[in-house]
Amino acid sequence: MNLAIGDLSRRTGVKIPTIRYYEQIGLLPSPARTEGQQRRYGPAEVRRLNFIRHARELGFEVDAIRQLLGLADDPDRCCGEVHDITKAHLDEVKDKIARLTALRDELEAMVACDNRRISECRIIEVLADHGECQHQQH
Amino acid sequence: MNLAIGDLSRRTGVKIPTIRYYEQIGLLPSPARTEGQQRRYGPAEVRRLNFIRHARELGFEVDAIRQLLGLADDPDRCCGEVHDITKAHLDEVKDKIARLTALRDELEAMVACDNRRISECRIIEVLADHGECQHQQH
DNA sequence: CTTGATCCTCTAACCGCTAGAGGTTGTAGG
DNA sequence: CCTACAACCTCTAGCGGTTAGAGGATCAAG
Repeated sequence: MNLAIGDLSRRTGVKIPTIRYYEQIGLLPSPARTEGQQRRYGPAEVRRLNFIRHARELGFEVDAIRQLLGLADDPDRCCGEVHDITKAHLDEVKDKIARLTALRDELEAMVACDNRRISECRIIEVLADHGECQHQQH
Repeated sequence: MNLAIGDLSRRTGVKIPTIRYYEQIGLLPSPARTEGQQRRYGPAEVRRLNFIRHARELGFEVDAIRQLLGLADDPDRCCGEVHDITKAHLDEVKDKIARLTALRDELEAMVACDNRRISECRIIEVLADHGECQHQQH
Protein backbone atom coordinates (compact mmCIF):
# COMPACT_ATOMS: atom_id res chain seq x y z
CA MET A 1 0.00 0.00 0.00
CA ASN A 2 2.07 2.80 -1.38
CA LEU A 3 -0.23 5.18 -3.13
CA ALA A 4 0.59 8.02 -5.48
CA ILE A 5 -1.46 11.17 -5.08
CA GLY A 6 -3.72 10.19 -7.96
CA ASP A 7 -4.54 6.87 -6.30
CA LEU A 8 -5.30 8.64 -3.05
CA SER A 9 -7.51 11.04 -4.95
CA ARG A 10 -9.49 8.21 -6.55
CA ARG A 11 -9.87 6.37 -3.25
CA THR A 12 -11.12 9.34 -1.31
CA GLY A 13 -12.85 11.39 -3.96
CA VAL A 14 -10.75 14.42 -3.06
CA LYS A 15 -9.18 16.20 -6.01
CA ILE A 16 -5.41 16.26 -6.36
CA PRO A 17 -4.90 20.01 -5.96
CA THR A 18 -7.14 19.88 -2.92
CA ILE A 19 -4.98 17.17 -1.34
CA ARG A 20 -1.91 19.30 -1.89
CA TYR A 21 -3.78 22.27 -0.50
CA TYR A 22 -4.68 20.31 2.66
CA GLU A 23 -1.03 19.44 3.07
CA GLN A 24 -0.06 23.05 2.62
CA ILE A 25 -2.43 24.29 5.31
CA GLY A 26 -1.36 21.51 7.65
CA LEU A 27 -4.53 19.40 7.63
CA LEU A 28 -2.66 16.47 6.13
CA PRO A 29 0.90 15.71 7.24
CA SER A 30 3.68 15.86 4.67
CA PRO A 31 3.86 12.34 3.28
CA ALA A 32 6.89 10.25 2.34
CA ARG A 33 8.46 11.06 -1.01
CA THR A 34 10.14 9.03 -3.71
CA GLU A 35 13.66 9.95 -4.81
CA GLY A 36 12.07 12.10 -7.48
CA GLN A 37 10.02 13.99 -4.85
CA GLN A 38 6.68 12.38 -5.66
CA ARG A 39 4.31 11.90 -2.74
CA ARG A 40 3.57 8.36 -1.52
CA TYR A 41 0.70 7.66 0.88
CA GLY A 42 -0.19 4.82 3.24
CA PRO A 43 -3.41 3.68 4.95
CA ALA A 44 -3.17 6.26 7.74
CA GLU A 45 -3.36 9.07 5.22
CA VAL A 46 -6.32 7.46 3.48
CA ARG A 47 -8.19 7.32 6.78
CA ARG A 48 -7.28 10.84 7.70
CA LEU A 49 -8.31 12.23 4.33
CA ASN A 50 -11.61 10.37 4.47
CA PHE A 51 -12.23 11.87 7.88
CA ILE A 52 -11.55 15.31 6.47
CA ARG A 53 -13.80 14.76 3.48
CA HIS A 54 -16.71 13.56 5.59
CA ALA A 55 -16.36 16.49 7.90
CA ARG A 56 -16.28 18.90 4.95
CA GLU A 57 -19.38 17.24 3.50
CA LEU A 58 -21.06 17.83 6.83
CA GLY A 59 -20.11 21.49 6.47
CA PHE A 60 -17.43 21.73 9.15
CA GLU A 61 -14.93 24.50 8.55
CA VAL A 62 -11.29 23.66 8.14
CA ASP A 63 -10.46 25.11 11.53
CA ALA A 64 -13.09 22.95 13.20
CA ILE A 65 -11.73 19.90 11.40
CA ARG A 66 -8.27 20.70 12.62
CA GLN A 67 -9.60 20.64 16.17
CA LEU A 68 -11.59 17.46 15.60
CA LEU A 69 -8.55 15.73 14.17
CA GLY A 70 -6.47 16.73 17.17
CA LEU A 71 -9.11 15.35 19.51
CA ALA A 72 -9.61 12.17 17.50
CA ASP A 73 -5.97 11.30 18.05
CA ASP A 74 -6.48 11.09 21.80
CA PRO A 75 -8.66 8.01 22.42
CA ASP A 76 -8.82 8.19 26.22
CA ARG A 77 -9.97 11.73 26.44
CA CYS A 78 -13.59 12.58 27.07
CA CYS A 79 -15.38 13.69 23.92
CA GLY A 80 -17.01 16.76 25.44
CA GLU A 81 -15.07 19.09 23.21
CA VAL A 82 -16.02 17.09 20.15
CA HIS A 83 -19.61 17.43 21.24
CA ASP A 84 -19.23 21.16 21.69
CA ILE A 85 -17.73 21.71 18.25
CA THR A 86 -20.49 19.68 16.66
CA LYS A 87 -23.15 21.45 18.67
CA ALA A 88 -21.79 24.85 17.65
CA HIS A 89 -21.84 23.78 14.06
CA LEU A 90 -25.37 22.46 14.44
CA ASP A 91 -26.47 25.80 15.85
CA GLU A 92 -24.96 27.59 12.87
CA VAL A 93 -26.76 25.26 10.51
CA LYS A 94 -30.06 25.81 12.29
CA ASP A 95 -29.52 29.53 12.12
CA LYS A 96 -28.78 29.37 8.43
CA ILE A 97 -31.93 27.32 7.87
CA ALA A 98 -34.00 29.88 9.72
CA ARG A 99 -32.60 32.71 7.65
CA LEU A 100 -33.05 30.85 4.40
CA THR A 101 -36.60 29.95 5.32
CA ALA A 102 -37.46 33.60 5.87
CA LEU A 103 -35.80 34.33 2.56
CA ARG A 104 -37.77 31.62 0.83
CA ASP A 105 -41.05 33.01 2.11
CA GLU A 106 -40.11 36.46 0.92
CA LEU A 107 -39.13 35.18 -2.50
CA GLU A 108 -42.32 33.12 -2.72
CA ALA A 109 -44.33 36.28 -2.15
CA MET A 110 -42.26 38.05 -4.77
CA VAL A 111 -42.61 35.42 -7.50
CA ALA A 112 -46.36 35.69 -7.09
CA CYS A 113 -45.87 38.75 -9.28
CA ASP A 114 -46.14 37.43 -12.79
CA ASN A 115 -46.28 38.92 -16.25
CA ARG A 116 -46.77 42.57 -15.59
CA ARG A 117 -44.92 45.55 -16.95
CA ILE A 118 -41.66 46.31 -15.15
CA SER A 119 -43.08 49.60 -13.93
CA GLU A 120 -45.66 47.77 -11.83
CA CYS A 121 -43.65 44.66 -10.98
CA ARG A 122 -43.76 43.76 -7.29
CA ILE A 123 -40.31 42.19 -7.40
CA ILE A 124 -38.64 45.32 -8.65
CA GLU A 125 -40.60 47.38 -6.15
CA VAL A 126 -39.48 45.22 -3.27
CA LEU A 127 -35.88 45.42 -4.35
CA ALA A 128 -36.07 49.17 -4.84
CA ASP A 129 -37.69 49.79 -1.48
CA HIS A 130 -37.05 47.45 1.37
CA GLY A 131 -40.05 48.88 3.20
CA GLU A 132 -42.18 46.74 0.86
CA CYS A 133 -40.60 43.67 2.29
CA GLN A 134 -41.02 41.64 5.49
CA HIS A 135 -37.43 40.55 5.40
CA GLN A 136 -35.31 41.70 8.30
CA GLN A 137 -31.65 40.98 8.13
CA HIS A 138 -29.15 38.18 7.74
CA MET B 1 -27.77 66.44 -2.44
CA ASN B 2 -24.15 65.92 -3.24
CA LEU B 3 -22.92 63.08 -1.12
CA ALA B 4 -19.39 61.98 -0.40
CA ILE B 5 -18.78 58.26 -0.32
CA GLY B 6 -18.96 58.20 3.48
CA ASP B 7 -22.41 59.79 3.41
CA LEU B 8 -23.58 57.28 0.84
CA SER B 9 -22.19 54.52 3.00
CA ARG B 10 -24.09 55.76 6.06
CA ARG B 11 -27.31 56.19 4.10
CA THR B 12 -27.26 52.74 2.56
CA GLY B 13 -25.41 50.69 5.13
CA VAL B 14 -22.92 49.56 2.52
CA LYS B 15 -19.28 49.86 3.56
CA ILE B 16 -17.04 52.24 1.69
CA PRO B 17 -14.66 49.68 0.18
CA THR B 18 -17.70 47.69 -0.94
CA ILE B 19 -19.10 50.73 -2.75
CA ARG B 20 -15.81 51.18 -4.55
CA TYR B 21 -15.79 47.48 -5.33
CA TYR B 22 -19.27 47.69 -6.84
CA GLU B 23 -18.06 50.54 -9.02
CA GLN B 24 -15.04 48.52 -10.06
CA ILE B 25 -17.11 45.55 -11.18
CA GLY B 26 -19.58 47.79 -12.96
CA LEU B 27 -22.59 47.39 -10.65
CA LEU B 28 -22.52 51.08 -9.80
CA PRO B 29 -21.70 53.62 -12.50
CA SER B 30 -18.63 55.82 -12.05
CA PRO B 31 -19.93 58.87 -10.23
CA ALA B 32 -19.06 62.54 -10.70
CA ARG B 33 -15.80 63.64 -9.09
CA THR B 34 -14.62 66.81 -7.41
CA GLU B 35 -11.55 68.58 -8.73
CA GLY B 36 -9.56 66.57 -6.22
CA GLN B 37 -10.96 63.28 -7.60
CA GLN B 38 -13.33 62.59 -4.72
CA ARG B 39 -16.56 60.80 -5.62
CA ARG B 40 -19.83 62.71 -5.32
CA TYR B 41 -23.17 60.93 -5.44
CA GLY B 42 -26.75 61.99 -6.13
CA PRO B 43 -30.17 60.48 -5.37
CA ALA B 44 -30.04 58.09 -8.32
CA GLU B 45 -26.97 56.41 -6.91
CA VAL B 46 -28.56 56.14 -3.47
CA ARG B 47 -31.55 54.36 -5.01
CA ARG B 48 -29.40 52.08 -7.09
CA LEU B 49 -27.18 51.12 -4.19
CA ASN B 50 -30.20 50.44 -1.99
CA PHE B 51 -31.56 48.19 -4.71
CA ILE B 52 -28.25 46.35 -4.81
CA ARG B 53 -28.10 46.02 -1.05
CA HIS B 54 -31.61 44.63 -0.78
CA ALA B 55 -30.94 42.14 -3.52
CA ARG B 56 -27.73 41.04 -1.82
CA GLU B 57 -29.56 40.67 1.47
CA LEU B 58 -32.04 38.47 -0.34
CA GLY B 59 -29.09 36.40 -1.49
CA PHE B 60 -29.03 37.31 -5.16
CA GLU B 61 -25.63 36.92 -6.77
CA VAL B 62 -23.96 39.91 -8.30
CA ASP B 63 -24.56 38.59 -11.79
CA ALA B 64 -28.28 38.22 -11.11
CA ILE B 65 -28.37 41.74 -9.72
CA ARG B 66 -26.71 43.03 -12.83
CA GLN B 67 -29.52 41.47 -14.87
CA LEU B 68 -32.22 42.75 -12.53
CA LEU B 69 -30.80 46.27 -12.71
CA GLY B 70 -30.77 46.13 -16.49
CA LEU B 71 -34.41 45.04 -16.51
CA ALA B 72 -35.47 47.54 -13.89
CA ASP B 73 -34.32 50.35 -16.16
CA ASP B 74 -36.85 49.37 -18.80
CA PRO B 75 -40.29 50.18 -17.35
CA ASP B 76 -42.43 49.16 -20.33
CA ARG B 77 -41.02 45.71 -20.71
CA CYS B 78 -42.86 42.70 -19.37
CA CYS B 79 -41.37 41.45 -16.11
CA GLY B 80 -41.22 37.79 -17.13
CA GLU B 81 -37.45 37.73 -16.99
CA VAL B 82 -37.45 39.31 -13.57
CA HIS B 83 -39.83 36.62 -12.48
CA ASP B 84 -37.59 33.92 -13.95
CA ILE B 85 -34.46 35.18 -12.19
CA THR B 86 -36.29 35.36 -8.90
CA LYS B 87 -37.81 31.92 -9.41
CA ALA B 88 -34.40 30.43 -10.18
CA HIS B 89 -33.02 32.00 -7.04
CA LEU B 90 -35.96 30.73 -5.04
CA ASP B 91 -35.29 27.21 -6.31
CA GLU B 92 -31.67 27.49 -5.23
CA VAL B 93 -32.74 28.66 -1.80
CA LYS B 94 -35.18 25.77 -1.46
CA ASP B 95 -32.48 23.36 -2.50
CA LYS B 96 -30.08 24.82 0.03
CA ILE B 97 -32.70 24.50 2.75
CA ALA B 98 -33.28 20.86 1.87
CA ARG B 99 -29.57 20.08 2.05
CA LEU B 100 -29.10 21.97 5.30
CA THR B 101 -32.09 20.22 6.82
CA ALA B 102 -30.60 16.81 6.04
CA LEU B 103 -27.35 18.07 7.52
CA ARG B 104 -29.11 19.29 10.63
CA ASP B 105 -30.74 15.92 11.18
CA GLU B 106 -27.40 14.19 10.81
CA LEU B 107 -25.74 16.56 13.24
CA GLU B 108 -28.61 16.18 15.69
CA ALA B 109 -28.05 12.44 15.68
CA MET B 110 -24.35 13.02 16.21
CA VAL B 111 -24.66 15.41 19.13
CA ALA B 112 -26.76 12.82 20.89
CA CYS B 113 -23.38 11.31 21.70
CA ASP B 114 -22.37 12.98 24.92
CA ASN B 115 -19.58 12.59 27.40
CA ARG B 116 -17.93 9.39 26.38
CA ARG B 117 -14.30 8.61 25.73
CA ILE B 118 -13.06 9.61 22.27
CA SER B 119 -12.48 5.98 21.43
CA GLU B 120 -16.20 5.28 21.64
CA CYS B 121 -17.52 8.64 20.50
CA ARG B 122 -20.20 8.40 17.84
CA ILE B 123 -19.24 11.71 16.29
CA ILE B 124 -15.68 10.66 15.67
CA GLU B 125 -16.88 7.32 14.38
CA VAL B 126 -19.23 8.93 11.91
CA LEU B 127 -16.50 11.25 10.67
CA ALA B 128 -14.01 8.41 10.38
CA ASP B 129 -16.40 6.16 8.50
CA HIS B 130 -19.12 7.64 6.44
CA GLY B 131 -20.90 4.27 6.39
CA GLU B 132 -22.04 5.12 9.92
CA CYS B 133 -23.94 8.06 8.57
CA GLN B 134 -27.22 8.53 6.70
CA HIS B 135 -25.91 11.56 4.93
CA GLN B 136 -25.72 11.25 1.16
CA GLN B 137 -24.17 14.20 -0.50
CA HIS B 138 -24.52 17.90 -0.67
C1' DC C 1 -4.24 78.94 7.37
C1' DT C 2 -4.33 75.02 10.11
C1' DT C 3 -6.26 70.99 11.71
C1' DG C 4 -8.20 66.65 11.44
C1' DA C 5 -11.58 63.89 9.36
C1' DT C 6 -12.33 62.01 5.22
C1' DC C 7 -11.05 60.77 0.90
C1' DC C 8 -7.86 58.68 -2.83
C1' DT C 9 -5.30 54.46 -5.06
C1' DC C 10 -3.06 50.31 -4.66
C1' DT C 11 -2.11 45.97 -2.82
C1' DA C 12 -3.12 42.00 -0.24
C1' DA C 13 -5.87 39.14 2.76
C1' DC C 14 -9.97 36.19 3.75
C1' DC C 15 -12.08 30.95 2.62
C1' DG C 16 -11.68 26.71 0.25
C1' DC C 17 -10.46 25.39 -3.29
C1' DT C 18 -9.36 25.00 -8.66
C1' DA C 19 -6.74 25.69 -13.00
C1' DG C 20 -2.90 26.22 -15.83
C1' DA C 21 2.04 26.74 -17.24
C1' DG C 22 6.18 24.67 -17.71
C1' DG C 23 9.11 21.14 -16.32
C1' DT C 24 10.32 16.31 -14.15
C1' DT C 25 9.58 11.43 -12.84
C1' DG C 26 7.64 6.80 -12.95
C1' DT C 27 6.41 2.79 -15.43
C1' DA C 28 5.03 -0.27 -19.10
C1' DG C 29 6.00 -2.02 -23.57
C1' DG C 30 9.20 -2.96 -27.26
C1' DC D 1 18.07 -0.36 -22.25
C1' DC D 2 15.20 2.99 -24.34
C1' DT D 3 11.30 5.37 -25.54
C1' DA D 4 6.76 7.17 -24.87
C1' DC D 5 3.48 9.12 -22.25
C1' DA D 6 0.81 9.36 -18.18
C1' DA D 7 1.23 11.17 -14.00
C1' DC D 8 3.63 13.85 -11.09
C1' DC D 9 6.16 18.28 -9.39
C1' DT D 10 6.20 23.56 -8.06
C1' DC D 11 4.61 27.96 -8.69
C1' DT D 12 1.37 31.39 -9.62
C1' DA D 13 -3.07 33.21 -10.16
C1' DG D 14 -8.01 33.07 -10.18
C1' DC D 15 -12.92 32.52 -8.26
C1' DG D 16 -16.81 35.53 -5.29
C1' DG D 17 -17.68 39.17 -2.42
C1' DT D 18 -15.83 41.69 0.25
C1' DT D 19 -12.54 43.85 3.87
C1' DA D 20 -8.21 45.92 5.68
C1' DG D 21 -4.24 48.68 5.64
C1' DA D 22 -0.43 51.70 3.86
C1' DG D 23 0.78 56.01 2.42
C1' DG D 24 -0.62 60.12 0.67
C1' DA D 25 -4.11 63.90 -1.04
C1' DT D 26 -8.24 66.74 -0.22
C1' DC D 27 -12.12 68.84 1.96
C1' DA D 28 -14.62 71.70 5.32
C1' DA D 29 -14.88 74.05 9.59
C1' DG D 30 -12.92 77.27 12.76
